[in-house]
Amino acid sequence: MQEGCTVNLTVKYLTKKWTLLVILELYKGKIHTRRFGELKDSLPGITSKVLSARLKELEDEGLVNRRVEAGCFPIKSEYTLTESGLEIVEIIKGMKRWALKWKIDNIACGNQACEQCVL
Amino acid sequence: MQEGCTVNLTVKYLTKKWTLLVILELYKGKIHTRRFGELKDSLPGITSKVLSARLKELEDEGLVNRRVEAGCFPIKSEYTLTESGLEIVEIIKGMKRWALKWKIDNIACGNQACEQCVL
DNA sequence: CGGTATCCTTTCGGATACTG
DNA sequence: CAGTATCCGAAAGGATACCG
Repeated sequence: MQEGCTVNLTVKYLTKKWTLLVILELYKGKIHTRRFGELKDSLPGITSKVLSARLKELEDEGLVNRRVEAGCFPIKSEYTLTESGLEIVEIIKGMKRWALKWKIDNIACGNQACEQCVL
Repeated sequence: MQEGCTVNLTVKYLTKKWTLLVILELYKGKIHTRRFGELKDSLPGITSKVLSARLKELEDEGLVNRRVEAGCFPIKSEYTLTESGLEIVEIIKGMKRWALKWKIDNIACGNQACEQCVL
């Protein structure tokens, strides 16, 4: 595997700060689509700038769909995971399983089961 | 999932530059252990500083074993993947499968099969 | 041989303010 | 409401030199 290889490129955008959280937030809402402000509120501490950047990256990579409600004010936009986005959640779940098997510390979540994670 | 959660912490060190490459380099050599200089040569472009830092992180996280040959000069050190290190390769393989399914670009590798990757 | 130490550049992300 | 623009500090990583 070389630096520019597929896996590496994937990891590159997938592992920026907040990206995983954004994906999981969208995953939680897979029945109903999610709005920008809704996402922002669900991710305490994230700034508009970063959320916007992460969503754009994910959209560019085909993991996220963005739909803007036409001709209404204020603007409404909706985000959903694409098929590939949904599939990558399975990989994140794999990481979670690995982490629970090999790591005992799970401080911030407060519990090993980590129910809040939907994982 | 919150910022300090297990998965997030895992991702955090796993996704630093070079980390994946280092793990896979060790994976390749799973029959014979690997020396520092050997790893450095196998990863063109990496500096001693970064390789050293990555190996230490992985050792701290329990993915890598470091063994120093006692009382010889020049020093000889050997690195191997631990059990958890070997298991995480399976997750990397999952990412690879995902990437090959959803991404068509595989420029640096030159081929979709990506044999050099051992994945 | 297997690293550290130092410096320096680049990148990232936080804070804040602004806009169609 | 859904972002964009600007500025700034922190951190990561590359280059180079050095050491036991």
